Amino acid sequence: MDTLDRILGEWERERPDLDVSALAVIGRLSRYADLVQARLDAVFAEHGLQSWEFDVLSALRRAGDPYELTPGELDRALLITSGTTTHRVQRLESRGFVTRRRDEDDRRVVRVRLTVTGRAAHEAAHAAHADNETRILAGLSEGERAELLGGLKALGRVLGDTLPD
Amino acid sequence: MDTLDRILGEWERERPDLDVSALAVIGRLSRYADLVQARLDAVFAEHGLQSWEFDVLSALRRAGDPYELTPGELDRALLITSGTTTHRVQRLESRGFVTRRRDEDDRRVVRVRLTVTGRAAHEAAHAAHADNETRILAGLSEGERAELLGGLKALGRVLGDTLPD
DNA sequence: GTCTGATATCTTGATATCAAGATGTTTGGA
DNA sequence: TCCAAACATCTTGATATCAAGATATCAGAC
Repeated sequence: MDTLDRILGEWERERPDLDVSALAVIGRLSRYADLVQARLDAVFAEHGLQSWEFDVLSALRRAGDPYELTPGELDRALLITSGTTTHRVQRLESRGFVTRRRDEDDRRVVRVRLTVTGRAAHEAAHAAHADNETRILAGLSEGERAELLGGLKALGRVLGDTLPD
Repeated sequence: MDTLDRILGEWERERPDLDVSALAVIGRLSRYADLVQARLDAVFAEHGLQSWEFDVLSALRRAGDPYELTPGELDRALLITSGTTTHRVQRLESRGFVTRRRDEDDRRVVRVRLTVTGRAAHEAAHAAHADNETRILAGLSEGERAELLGGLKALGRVLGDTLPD
């Protein structure tokens, strides 16, 4: 018996005609994503970072040397709008974690680059974050974890999350 | 090949020492929760509702006749803070979807009740929403869907989402 | 009966986000 | 060459959210 079982039971009582089987899946998906996020946030906070700050630093770190992306690339990598990217980059710039400069060849473009300080901040948080993720899933059996991963991959497919190649 | 596969590949290139297997699960969980939410939002928008408005109306509808909850009960049902509840209820009250009144026996308590208008708005959106959820999952095979549900239930267990009884 | 602590709700101030549009730059065709 | 359309980024205004604290009410100990 969990939160969704209770909710499904309430619908069963109120609207026995409804098919709530999809809600059983989607309701859990969004609820557990929230609960997991709260656990991740707690570790980021211990390292003085917001979750969104870590996300931007991670995207730059993953890009590889010279740890540089454009705002547009950040928009697409992080699924956020351009205004949000502007705001995020400004905040990280004010903390000394990234630098911004115009591209010389195409002056519409900006290059956002991780600083040494930013890379260090990411590095410290990243280790704790990876541990945290591992710990969250540690209570799953091998089979349960494979089940969850397989189910999520299938969901990604139906949501259209596939890349060329 | 999907978005997470690409991200995992980037980490493999940059930090081959890291164990990214937990990220493969948790990254997909949060990404797909976001993608699903965007699809749900689109249908709510067709019915002139924000996702959070639908959530409040649903909680009240599920409560059963007389479709009434206190702000504190809404906090807990929706995993939001009390300030957010105040704001949500004000907005729904201004749209005529709920009424607020003091409890006579315990004057600290407020009773938020779904109006006939609010119930109708919920009803219309709910039918489309349920269809939408069913449609999103329609691309999954029977087995994939069972896999996803089983994996999510196990995750809920390790996240502590269990109720008494 | 009267405090004191607990409880329920609301207020305040800060901030992350988005949609829509403004600004500046490049590109391709006439 | 010049202009229009495409493009990249930033700005503006609105709003949903939270944390922390304020306010009002109740319950229990004495």
